[in-house]
Order: sequence, then C-alpha cells, then structure tokens
Amino acid sequence: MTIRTRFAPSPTGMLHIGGARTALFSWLYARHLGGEFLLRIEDTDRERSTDEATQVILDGLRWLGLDWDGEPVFQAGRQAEHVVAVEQLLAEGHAYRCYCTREELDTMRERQMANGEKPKYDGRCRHRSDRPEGVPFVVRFRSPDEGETVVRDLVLGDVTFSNGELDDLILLRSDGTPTYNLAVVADDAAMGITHVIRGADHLNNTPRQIQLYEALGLTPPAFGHIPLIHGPDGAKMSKRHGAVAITEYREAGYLADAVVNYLARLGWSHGDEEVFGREQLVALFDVKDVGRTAARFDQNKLDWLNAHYLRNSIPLALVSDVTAKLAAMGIGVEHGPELAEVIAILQERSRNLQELADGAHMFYRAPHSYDEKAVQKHIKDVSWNLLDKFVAAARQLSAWDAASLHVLLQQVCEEAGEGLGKLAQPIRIMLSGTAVSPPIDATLALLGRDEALARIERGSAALRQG
RNA sequence: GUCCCCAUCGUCUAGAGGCCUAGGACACCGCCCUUUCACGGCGGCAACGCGGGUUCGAAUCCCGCUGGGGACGCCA
Repeated sequence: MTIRTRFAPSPTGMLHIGGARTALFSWLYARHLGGEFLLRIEDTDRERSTDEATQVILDGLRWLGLDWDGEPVFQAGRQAEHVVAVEQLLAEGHAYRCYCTREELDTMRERQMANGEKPKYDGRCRHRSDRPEGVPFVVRFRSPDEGETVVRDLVLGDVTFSNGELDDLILLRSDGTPTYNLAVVADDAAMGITHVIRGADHLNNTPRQIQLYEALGLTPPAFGHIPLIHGPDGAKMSKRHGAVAITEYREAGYLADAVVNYLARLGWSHGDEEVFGREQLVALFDVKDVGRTAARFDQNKLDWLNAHYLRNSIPLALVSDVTAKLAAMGIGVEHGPELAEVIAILQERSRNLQELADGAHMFYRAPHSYDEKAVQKHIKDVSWNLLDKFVAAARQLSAWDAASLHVLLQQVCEEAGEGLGKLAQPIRIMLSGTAVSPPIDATLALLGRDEALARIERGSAALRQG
C-alpha cells in the first residue's frame, strides 16, 4: 500500500511557523516512505477564507520546498459529497435532526460549566421523531455513549477516551453546510489518506473522527499527532513572540534550508546531529524519533543554523536575493565590485541576508559620515604619517589585489615601527565610516584603487583638521 | 471546571534498568587565533520537578502530587 499523507490548512490567515512544521513532518513522513503528500485547502468557512491566504500558504510551502502531489483539493468544492455522507448517516440512524436553538445551547453550556462539568450537548433531541415545519435544525452525530475509543497514535502511543465524554457533534449546520469533523473524515477517506500527521491540538478531535469513520463503514487512517510549538515563554505561539508567519522569516533574510532544518529539529532528533540537509531529512526521518514534548521556539538556534547555511552557500546562489535586499535600501550594484565577490567576503560574518546586505552597503556607497567613537579611538597623530605613506605607495602599487595590499600595509607599519592596527583602523573608518568591515586588504582590493584612495583622501580631508 | 497530552542543563535534545561522574547543540562566560567584525580552536557554567513504590541496581518501569500545555463552537 502506498503511503499517502496530507496537509490541510484553512486559508484564514498566514502560514505560520507551527503549520509549516506540521506540513514538514507530514511531507517528510510521506517522502521518507516513498509515498505521496497531498494538499487540501479547508475553505469551508466562507466568511474568513480568502484567495490571498491560499496563495500565501502555497507560496510558503513552495519556498520551503515542500512539494505536494497533484492539485490542491478545495474542500468547499466537495460539499455535495459531504451532504451525501450525512444523508447516509441519517438513513442508518447514526445521525439525527436537532432543533435546539443557540440560546438553549448557551444556557446548557453555562449551567454545565457552573457545575464543574465538561460542557457538552445533552442529546435532548436524540429521540425526537417530529419534524416541525419551518423550524431550523442541524444534523448531529449519534455518538456511542458506552465503551471507549482508542487512538493508536504514531507518536503518542495509545490514547483512550471514554465514549461518554464525547457528545453528539454537529455534522450539518442549520444552513445545510457541513462542519469540520465530517468534512475532514469524508475528504481524507475520498483522497485515500493513509496517515494523518497533524498538530497535537487535534488529538481531541480524533476519537470523534474515528467514530465517524466507523459509522460510515470506513477504515480510519493511522494518526500521528505532533506536539505543538510554543513561544519562548512556554505559551502558544502568537504575534507577541515576534514573527509567526513563515513569510516574515523569508523577508527577514532567512534561508529556506535553515528554517526547514530548524523546524525539523524541533521535536525530532537523530542522535547528536544538528545539521540536516533536505535529502538527509528525507532519508533519516522516522516518526519513532519524534518526541512527545512541546518545544519552545528558540530564535538563537535558528540564527545559528541560518548563519551556518549562509556561510556554506555558493555566493552566486545568493546574488539575486542580496540584490533585492540592496534595492530595497535604494542601492544599485551596477557600479562597484562584483556582488558575488562581496558576498563571498561577507557571508561568514552575517547571520542572515539582511545583515549581509547591510554589510554590502559600503561597497556601493561611500560613507557620508564617520562614527565619532571610532574616530576618537583610532585616529591618532601617528595615523597621518602612516596614511600618507600608505597612500603614496598605494598609488604606485603594481597589482591592486588583496595579497599585494597586505604586503604593502605590513611594510608601511613595519618601517614606522607600528602595529598593523594603527593603519588598518583609520583606513577602515575612511572606507566604511565605521570601525568594522571585512579584512582591510580585501576591502581595499574590492573597492578598487580609485574609489579606495578617493575615500581615504576625502576622509583625511574631513578628519585631519579635527 | 472537565477530558486529554507532556515533564533531562536557560533552550533544542541524547538516553529505551547497570555503558551516566547524565552526552551533544544553541545561548552565556573565559582563553587562543587576529588589523576590526566574524569564522575557527580549546575550556567553563549548567539538568534528570517532588514523594512513594518495583528492583541487587532507576533519568529510564508503576502510582500519587506538583507544574506546564491542549481541547471543550452551527471555527477549522
């Protein structure tokens, strides 16, 4: 039997970090076993579902490289089949019409809560046989009240619910539209889903769904509930924890491989290893290695992984992303050093693409001011002598490359009996405006002789009188 | 409140009765490398929630407690 999993988001918002991880695990499960991974958009809530949200979710999955098989299934388009399933249940006595009003239900709930009971429908319409004309009704599932339902969970093990805990859930609303649990069961069955890998927040729905499968004469799929991701404070992930939408990470300059690696390691592990490429994850993933405890989101570790992937990237592969980031800052890269070379020198000193772009800034824009603290600390009287000597020699330098510049820098300092820092730091300030930059010889080389010397001259003119 | 799940360093985790003086990674703190910032190297700090069992022996098994989380909708 071919394994078939699915990811079933509702397009009512963004693809958030938790959903992305659920999708990842479901995808990994299928891919590892050579199975299929399908996508179903649960858009039955017409009020809140939007095409934009659907697009954002698809884009997010594509960005993460979670490819799905076939076309996405839109749940709203399957209503007719859902209704057929409900009619079958009705005909076989597994469902009944309920004429209770919302007010009735509300007071029932309040009373139960006040009595310290678990709020649930009391089944008062179960044996009602009349069908009052013109009175709106919903269709409820007649759930068994004896015995228990066991969820044989792939990650949690057996979880037992006593059937008495489960009330008669609504299958069809009074407007005739199907509700979540019914639609999920009907669709998973129709799509031939063999394994449902989803968030642990669905664990409580599972016994109800198993009962529905049974009532419909269907075999339930296998279930695996992945523990949730919590914010740094242990509570559910939300906006106040910073970025939750996967797109925000893309915009902030994170690499898809890093995000995937991080998300995979949140709840899944393989010995002492931390870094896993996509293929490796597919090869190694096994649900039995998925932990049962909720994990907290740790920005530091994501940053570390991102930095890792960033410095191991081929510079050329980063060019278009960095170009876009620079463009967003109003900087073009047509004039100036080759961007790939700038990236090569910056990638190990950046944690994300934005930092990389920030670092690249100076190669395409001369400083418009000089950091005061840096100037005070590094520009001394001795600097001018060294600077003058360096500039004079640099004009004559036959080869303008990092190696030659390195030799020259050292010569000038040695002859003056000064440390390299006495010369390197002033130059750095004049080139970048700050005391931080890539190695000074490489920076000079990249900038080119004309631009580099021009910046030093301008810097000298601006700083010498002070 | 009721039901369900969970419980090892600050965080992610390894650990499936003796291999544990509890390992790795991130973060943090030192030191080294060094022209700055990084990278890299070396070292350090730091955990089995509590109480009972079971066993010759428990982080590992059982029970209770405590603590966290999730679910209780004509949302999905």
